[in-house]
Amino acid sequence: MQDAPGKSKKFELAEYLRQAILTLELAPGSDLDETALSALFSLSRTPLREVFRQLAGEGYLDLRDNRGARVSEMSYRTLRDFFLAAPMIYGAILRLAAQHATPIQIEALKTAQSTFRAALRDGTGADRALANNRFHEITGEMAGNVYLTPSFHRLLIDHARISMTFYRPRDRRMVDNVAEAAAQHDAIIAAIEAGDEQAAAELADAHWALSRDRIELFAMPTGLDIPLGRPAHSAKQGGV
Amino acid sequence: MQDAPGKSKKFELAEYLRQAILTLELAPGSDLDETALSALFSLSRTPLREVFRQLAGEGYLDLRDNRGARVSEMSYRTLRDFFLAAPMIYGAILRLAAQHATPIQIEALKTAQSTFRAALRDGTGADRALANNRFHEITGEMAGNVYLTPSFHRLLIDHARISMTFYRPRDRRMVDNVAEAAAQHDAIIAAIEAGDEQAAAELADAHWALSRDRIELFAMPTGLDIPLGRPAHSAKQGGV
DNA sequence: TGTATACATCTTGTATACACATGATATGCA
DNA sequence: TGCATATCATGTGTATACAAGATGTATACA
Repeated sequence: MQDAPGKSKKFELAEYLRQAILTLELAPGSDLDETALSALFSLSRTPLREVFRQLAGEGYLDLRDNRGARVSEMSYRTLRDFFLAAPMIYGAILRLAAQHATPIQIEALKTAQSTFRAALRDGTGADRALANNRFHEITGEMAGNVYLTPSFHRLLIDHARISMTFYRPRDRRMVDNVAEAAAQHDAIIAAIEAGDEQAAAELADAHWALSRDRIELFAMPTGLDIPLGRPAHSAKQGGV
Repeated sequence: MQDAPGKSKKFELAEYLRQAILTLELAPGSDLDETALSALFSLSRTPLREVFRQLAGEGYLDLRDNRGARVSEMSYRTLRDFFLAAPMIYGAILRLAAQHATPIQIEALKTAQSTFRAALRDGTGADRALANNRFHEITGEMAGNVYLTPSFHRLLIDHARISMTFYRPRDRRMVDNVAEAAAQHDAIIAAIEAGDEQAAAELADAHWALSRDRIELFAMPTGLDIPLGRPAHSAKQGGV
C-alpha cells in the first residue's frame, strides 16, 4: 500500500497516522500497536518509535512510559478550552496572513478552497475534514509566526476531529451551515488578497461562531416527530 | 554526573539539554553529536534519538534529515515574531491562571518567586533565567489550556534565551529593570490569588513592555565616556 | 467464595551491528 | 591550472536481538 518510496517510509507512516487521527479512523484514546504498525509499514520498531515521539510533540499522540502510545484524548474539557483559544489564535493568524501572504501562497489557498468545495459536493466526511484542514494550514503558513504555529496546529487537529464528530450530512441545517463556511473561506481569501487585516480578523471570529453553531445543532437536534409507543429503531429511512 | 537513576537516563538527558539550551550553554544553531552525547550519558543512540525527536517537537531542537540535530535558531525575524505573539498569549495565560489556579499551584508559584529573588541576589545569569522560566511555566500550568500551552512553551524557551543574550548585570538600569520585573511577579501572584483576571491581563502586558525595554537598553547603550582614539577593549573594569 | 501470590506471556525499552547518505579529499583529464 | 569524478571518512538511519517491565491467569490459601 505504501511501498512506493517517493518519500521515506517514516514520512509515509507519519502522514498516514496524521490523516487517520484527523478523520477519527483512529479514535481518540485508542492504543497503537508498535509491532502491528511495524509489520504493516514494513518498518522496524526503531524508526517507528521515533515517529511516535514526533507525533506526540505535534499533539496527535500521547506517550506513556512502558505502556505504549495512544491517540490523544478529547474530552468536554478540551471542547471548552478549544473555543476559548481558537478565536484568539485564529484571529491573530488571519491578521498576520493578510499582512504577509505571498502570491504563491494565495494561489495555494485558492486551490485548497476548490478542493474543499469539491469535497463538499462529492467527497466523504473525511475528505471534507482533510480539505478544510489543509485550507487552514495554509493560512497558518501565510502568517509564518513560529510562536503561534504550534498552538494553531493543535487547534486544527481537534477542529478536524470535532467536525468529524458533530457533523450530520443528513441534517439540512448542517449542510447549510457548511455551505456558509465555504462562503466564508472565499471571503477570507479575498481579505488576505486585499491585505485587509481587519476584515480577516473579523472573518476569523465569524468562522468560529459558525463552528460553534454547528455543534449546537448537534447538541440540540430537532425533536423526533414520532408518536409515543412506536419503537424508534423501526423507523427505517432509506439509503445514503 | 548523571548516574543517579532517580529518574530515567532519558529524562536526565532531556532535562540537561533543555537547561543547556535555555541558558545558551548550547548556542542556537550549534550541532549535537549523537555519539558524543551517547557516551557522555552512557546511553545508546536509540533512546537518545528519541529524546532528540521529542525536544524537536517541544521547539528546542531542529532536526535535518541525514544531517543531525541542531539547537533551534534565533534570528531577528524570531525577535519580531516573539514580541508580536507574546503579549497576546501571555495575557490569555494569566487571565486563565487567575480563573483556575489551585491553592497548591499558588504555593508553587510563591516558592518559584522566592527562588527567583534568591537568584537575583546570589545566582548566575543562568540561575536567574531558569528561575524566571520556572515561574512562568507554573502560570502556564495554572491556565491549563492544552491549546495555548504549546505556543506558550515555545515563547518561554526563546524568552529565556533572549534574556540571556541581552541582559548586562553590570548596567545599573538593567538591574533596576529586573528588580521591577520581580516586583511585577509579586503583583501577578496577588492578582492570581485574588482571581482578578483583568489585573492579571494588564500585568501581562506590562511585563512584556518591561522586557522590550530591557532589550532596548541593550540595543541602545549609553555612549561610552571614552575619548576617541582610545581602544575600547583596554577599558578594564574590575571583578564581579 | 474471595483474595493474594507466583508464574507465564506479551509489550516496551535499549544496545549493537550494519547499511546508507553526505561531505571532504585526492586523482585524472582537458 | 581548472574542473570533474572517484574514493574515503564521518556520521546518520534501520534492523535485530535481547533485557526489563507490565499485564493476565492460575493456583494456593484463608
